[in-house]
Amino acid sequence: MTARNTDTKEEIVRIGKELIKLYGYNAFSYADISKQLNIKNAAVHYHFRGKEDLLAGILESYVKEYVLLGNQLQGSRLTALKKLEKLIEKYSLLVECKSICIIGSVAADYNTLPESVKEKTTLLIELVIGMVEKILAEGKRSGELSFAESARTQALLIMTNLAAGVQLARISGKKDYDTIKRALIRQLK
Amino acid sequence: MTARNTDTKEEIVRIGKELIKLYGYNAFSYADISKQLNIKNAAVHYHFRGKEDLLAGILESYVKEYVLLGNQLQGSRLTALKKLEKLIEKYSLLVECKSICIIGSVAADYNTLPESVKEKTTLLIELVIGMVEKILAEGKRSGELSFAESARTQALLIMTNLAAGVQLARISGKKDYDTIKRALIRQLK
DNA sequence: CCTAAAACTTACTTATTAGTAAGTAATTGG
DNA sequence: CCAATTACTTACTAATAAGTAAGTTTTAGG
Repeated sequence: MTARNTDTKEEIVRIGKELIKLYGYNAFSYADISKQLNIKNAAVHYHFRGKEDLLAGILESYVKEYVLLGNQLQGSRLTALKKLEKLIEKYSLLVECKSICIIGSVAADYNTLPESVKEKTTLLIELVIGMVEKILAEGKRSGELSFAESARTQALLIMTNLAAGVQLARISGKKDYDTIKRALIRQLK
Repeated sequence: MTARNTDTKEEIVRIGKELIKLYGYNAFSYADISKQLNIKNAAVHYHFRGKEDLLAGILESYVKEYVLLGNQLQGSRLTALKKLEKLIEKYSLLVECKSICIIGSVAADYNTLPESVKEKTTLLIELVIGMVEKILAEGKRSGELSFAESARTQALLIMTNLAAGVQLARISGKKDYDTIKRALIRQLK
């Protein structure tokens, strides 16, 4: 009767990504997703057998997203600082919609996650940290950026500032996040 | 028949604090607590009518804990750096038992929390940030510490490094956390 | 010693959760 | 046009969640 959707699976992942950043893995249900898509609970189970499979799908989607971002930045002619600002803007968007970074969300629920997905989160983190590390190393080599620590250490410092910064913003507002954001950019110049 | 416990309420809070740091607010139940204390589910409800009352109790306990720590540090003759190292050690303990900072835990679940406790978390954050800010300001005034940013901004940077640092450690191990920890201490000297 | 309050237990309820089995409608390739 | 596959719905189950009402035991104070 009605037209059938060919991309329900991607829609489920899209909504799953939103929900996990808004509420966390343990605080969203298949019902939350199915309601938004006007489908039944079991339809979600058709595309993702269990919740851990959905989480795996969500994490894989983030890996793709960050690989794409990494390639885009790498391929661009932007300065290292501009590249970092692009990443920072991504986090600012999270603040705007009261979401937090996927890594922080997964970290909070980590001890309750099925083993099957734990290593996927390690992969995702390494990807993001590695991307920032690369940009920082380039910027340092070219003399554009200056910082005392190694690129790896500096990447860890920046990413933890951002990840916890968006968490902070959720509770005490975006003022503190903006302070952190400005300090980060100032530090690198 | 058996001897009755006079401090069950405090025990509930103690276990609640452990569970919330290990699994998060939405991933522990009254049953998890009652099992550990060998009491029944309803006994927990006797001491804390609802889960939000328990969360309020947990947060109040943290406020007390940090007020106490703040007073201890303030009253001591430790250098500013030593004071900060005391705080950093507190976070290192979290890493050791696969826990995360209460603030990060609450931040992740924030959008699912009852309104009645949201402002309590704001209070707790302000308390912790304020404590660090004070130590930093003192250290700067006495010439012991040096940093470019304002004490407030530097406190935000340090606390976000620590909070997200312990989250990171949970996923990719303590190596990255230790790197952050050393960088923080180095930066201030 | 007796009474009342405190600290529970027993025995529920209601809601929500993930998950499943079986059936149905639509689409596609042959 | 037919058969198989895809994408679902219907109608469940079992487990777990928070929460409650009513009764019981323990303890402390007068």
